[in-house]
Amino acid sequence: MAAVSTIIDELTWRGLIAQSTDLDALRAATSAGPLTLYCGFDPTAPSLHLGNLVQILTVRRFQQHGHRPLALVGGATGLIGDPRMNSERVLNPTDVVEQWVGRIRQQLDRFYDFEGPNGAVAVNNLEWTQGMGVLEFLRDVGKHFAVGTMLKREAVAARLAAEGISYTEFSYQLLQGYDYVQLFRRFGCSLQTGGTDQWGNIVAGVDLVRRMEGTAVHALTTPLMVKADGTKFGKTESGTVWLDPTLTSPYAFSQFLINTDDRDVATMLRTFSFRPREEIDALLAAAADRPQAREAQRALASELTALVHGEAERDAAEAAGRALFGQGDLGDLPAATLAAALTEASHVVVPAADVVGGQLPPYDDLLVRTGLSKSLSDARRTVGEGGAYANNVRIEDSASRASIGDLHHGEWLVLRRGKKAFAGVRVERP
RNA sequence: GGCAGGUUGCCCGAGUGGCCAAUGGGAGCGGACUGUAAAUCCGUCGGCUUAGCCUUCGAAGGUUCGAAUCCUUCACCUGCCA
Repeated sequence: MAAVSTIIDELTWRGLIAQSTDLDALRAATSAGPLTLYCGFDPTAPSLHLGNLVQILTVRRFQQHGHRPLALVGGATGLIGDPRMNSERVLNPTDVVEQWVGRIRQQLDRFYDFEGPNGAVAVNNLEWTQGMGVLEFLRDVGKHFAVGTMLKREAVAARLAAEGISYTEFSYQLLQGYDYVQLFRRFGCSLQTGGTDQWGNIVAGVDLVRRMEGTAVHALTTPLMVKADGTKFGKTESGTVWLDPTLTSPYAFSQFLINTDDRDVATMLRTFSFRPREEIDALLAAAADRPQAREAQRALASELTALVHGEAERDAAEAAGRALFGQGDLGDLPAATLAAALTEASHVVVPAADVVGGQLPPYDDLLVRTGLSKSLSDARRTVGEGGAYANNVRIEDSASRASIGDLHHGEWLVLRRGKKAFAGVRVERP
């Protein structure tokens, strides 16, 4: 390998290049000097999620190689909706979309450097879209699009074959294509990145820039993350893994990564980690050698949790994990550690009034209160299956109760469902 | 617009009057085995004041001692014809 590794070489060995317009031309362009690139995020939720992080960090890598990113949040495109394979989207109210734009814009702060000569620039496609008239749009932009080509796009074709598609969503591609034109004009942007699902939209933009500006610009997509077990990446049964700490706690975020399947950890590290290649190779060798140590998973979780939530939150999440999964007796943990771990995991407060005669409410009730069980029936079932534990001792009878004397440090009861779901019950003293 | 078929639990899909809270598979959950992994096996998988009761089979009515199952209307989906 050459002494100076280019961004394209780096992305290649990380397996982050799925499709591109002209890779040699792009390699030449990136080597020639700093270029401006963009990857847009539509405000379809109040937060970005782990899946988006693939794109975000790819852009971050470009910035680390001296290129300038445009942090585009789709205030306009988010109002229209990119066609999905399965069904028409429900339009979100404009004020909600506007609020989400702000939140997502803020989240990007963490990953891009907005200072310096190649500092990122925040943009919102509403800027050039909202003032545009229908006739102007149809004449200047619409004229360059062939419906035949648009119909071939995977999501559009799938929708036509099934339930159909509204004109609104069908038009989405024109908006995203026009974004590229605007960013080219305003910032000289010459590269757009995204997931493979965005290839159609991105190429539409490349075409439009060529038609309207007479310049060949670049496109690059990252591969779809596929997990070994076939399930969707970045999702758990309880839903999406969000970057917002109020939607997915740093503890949950960290645990999600620690639980990465052995078969997926190599891809995960290459995709997300900023460690040098030698370190990643060493971690993977360790994982192959001593899988039970879960070194690669821990390193992945540690690095990403710190990146997304900060080092303090990362440390707290790791301490919580060590406390809850440690072999020792929970009672031996210092009160502060236990309290922090349970607060991080999730906990519920039992008011003093609910403690009668030194007895807590029955276990089935507490399992529901902590959210470990979704109903009383569910709680009883779990206890019946032998899957519920209080202070690491199996609960035999769902109607039985813990007493004040059983509490750790006089106030904590640790409930557990199965192996991984913990919740703290903090009992108020009168 | 006409004709035919369909709409069942998280998903797929059995079930044509009582034995149906509803076969089976998948997902999920729990246990065993492990490494907070995977695979495998076993169990479980609407709710509750749980030997019982309540609410579910597109929606609303109706027939019946009794309906997911029969009838009527409505909504939506699929196919064929215009």
